Amino acid sequence: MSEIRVRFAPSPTGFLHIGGARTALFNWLYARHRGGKFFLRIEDTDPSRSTDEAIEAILDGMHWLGLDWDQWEGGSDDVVRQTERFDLYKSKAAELLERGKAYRCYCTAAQLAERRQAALKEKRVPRYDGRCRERSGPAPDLPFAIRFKARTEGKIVVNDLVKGDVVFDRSTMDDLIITRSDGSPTYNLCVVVDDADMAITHVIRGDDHLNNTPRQIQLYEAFDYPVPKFAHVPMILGADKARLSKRHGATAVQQYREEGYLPEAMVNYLVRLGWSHRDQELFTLNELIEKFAVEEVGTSAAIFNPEKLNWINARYIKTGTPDFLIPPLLPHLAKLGIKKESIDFEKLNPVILALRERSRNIVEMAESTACYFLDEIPYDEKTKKFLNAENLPILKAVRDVLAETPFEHDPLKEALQGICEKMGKKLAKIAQPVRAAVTGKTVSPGIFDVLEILGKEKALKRIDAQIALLKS
RNA sequence: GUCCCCAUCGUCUAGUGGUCAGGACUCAGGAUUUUCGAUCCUGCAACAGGGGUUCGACUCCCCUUGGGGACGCCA
Repeated sequence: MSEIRVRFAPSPTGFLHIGGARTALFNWLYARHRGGKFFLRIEDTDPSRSTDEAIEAILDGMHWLGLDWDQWEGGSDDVVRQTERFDLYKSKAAELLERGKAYRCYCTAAQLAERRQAALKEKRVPRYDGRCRERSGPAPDLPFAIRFKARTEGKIVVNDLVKGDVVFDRSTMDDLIITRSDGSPTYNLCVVVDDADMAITHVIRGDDHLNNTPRQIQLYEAFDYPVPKFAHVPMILGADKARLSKRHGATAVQQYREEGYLPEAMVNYLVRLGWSHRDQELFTLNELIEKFAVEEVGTSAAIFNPEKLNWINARYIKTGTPDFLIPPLLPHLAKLGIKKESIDFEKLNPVILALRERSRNIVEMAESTACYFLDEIPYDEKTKKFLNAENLPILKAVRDVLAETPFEHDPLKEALQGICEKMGKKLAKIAQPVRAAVTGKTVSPGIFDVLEILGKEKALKRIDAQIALLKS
C-alpha cells in the first residue's frame, strides 16, 4: 500500500473561511490518520483576484487551527504556488495541442459572453458550440485560447468516496479552455497537472467541485495520468439554507479568534458538521486523528449553527487549565490595556479558575479578568442599582469589618455573614453592592473568591472610593 | 433551461428490513445558588409526499416536491 498524499488548495481571494477550513481539516485528519502527507497549494492562477494578503490570511488561519502541512519534495518552499509553475502548465497545454487533443480557439471573451447570454435568454443550454474545433485554413494572426478537445460519446463515472458512483454523460461537457488568450493556464488544467505532479492520491474537496471532476478526469486520461481517488464533502449552508456568506455572520476563521473562540472548539465543531462518531460530541485532536475517516462523512449539506459552536467553546473553556487558556487570553487582555509584562501570573491562575466556568468565550473572560489587574476600573451602568445612598451603610459596615479581616476565603465568609446577621439582611443584599464596588460589574465569581484574589489593598481602596463618591 | 448532488426533531446527527426511532445544541419546567453562570434532573420536538418490492419498510427501487451546486478566458 503506497503512501496517502492529500492537499488543501485554496485560491487566495480572501480570508480562510469556514468551509475552506473544514475542507483543510478533513484533508489534514485523513493524512494524519493514515500516516500520509498533507500539502498546501495556493491556486493563484488568476492574478486579478489573488493577493498576498489573502495568502497570509490563509496561512494564519491554518496556523491558528493547528493544521500544519508538509513540504512537497518538488517545491522550494513549504507552500506550493501555482504562479511559480506556469512553465509546466504551458508546456502541458502545448503538448495536448501537438497531440491533437486540444485546439486553438479564436473566439473572444466578449463573443462568448454574448452567446451565453443569448442562450440563457432563449432557455437553451449555455454551451460552447465548438466552432473553432474543426476550423481549417491558415491560422489568423489573432490571440487565441487553447481548448481541450473533449470526447463526446460515452460516460464518465466518478467513484466518489462519499457520494458513491456518479455518472456523467460526456455529451453534456463542452471543450474547456486550458490556457487563456494571454497564455495563462486555467484552473482545470492546473489542478490536474499539479495533483499528478505532486502524486496526490486522494482529492478531498467541497462538493461544488463534483461537476468539475469528470472534466478533470478527461484531462487525466488525455495525459495518461493515474486518476486519484475523490471525496466530495458536502457544503456548509447558512440558517436560510443558502450558501454560507457574510450575511450569515462571521465566515472568516480569524474573526472567530477575535470573538473569543478557541481553535480547539472550532476544530471540534467543524469536524462534527457532517461527521460523527456514535454519541460523542467532544474530541481531542488525537482522538480525531485516530477516529476520523472521510468515508464516514455524511452526504447532505449541513447548516452552520453558532449556538452549538458556543456550547462547544464554553465546554473547552470550562475544562481548560490556566496553561491552556492563558495563551489565547493574552491578546484579548492586551486589547483591554493589560500588557503581558504587567501581569502577575500567580494571580492570573486563580482568576482563570474562578472565571472559566462562567465564561462563554475568551473575550468575556478577558473582560471579567480586567478588574483584578487594572488600577482604575470602569463601572458598568448596571452597578448604579447597587451603588446608591441606600446601600451606603452596608458599604461602610463592610469596609470596617474587612479592614480587620484576613483576606482568605473562610474568614471573609465569616466576616460577611456576621454583617448579614447584624443588619438582618440576606447575603445577596450585602454581596451585590460589594461586588459592584470592587469589580465594577454586577456579575462575577463568588464574592469571597473575588475579595481573596483582589487582595485587601485594592478591595478597600475601591470600597472607600465608592463611599466617598456616594457621600458627596 | 440542462446536468449533478441531497432529504430523520428548529439545528448537528445515530440508524443500514423487525428500535418505545437514540444522542447533542436550542427552548420550556424543576432542583441548587451569593450575582451571572455552571451543574443535575424532567420535558417539547423528526423519518417531505406518493407509488412499488417485501410477511414487514426510516432503511431497497421509482416518481413528485423541496433545497443546494455546476453550466466562466473564476477557482
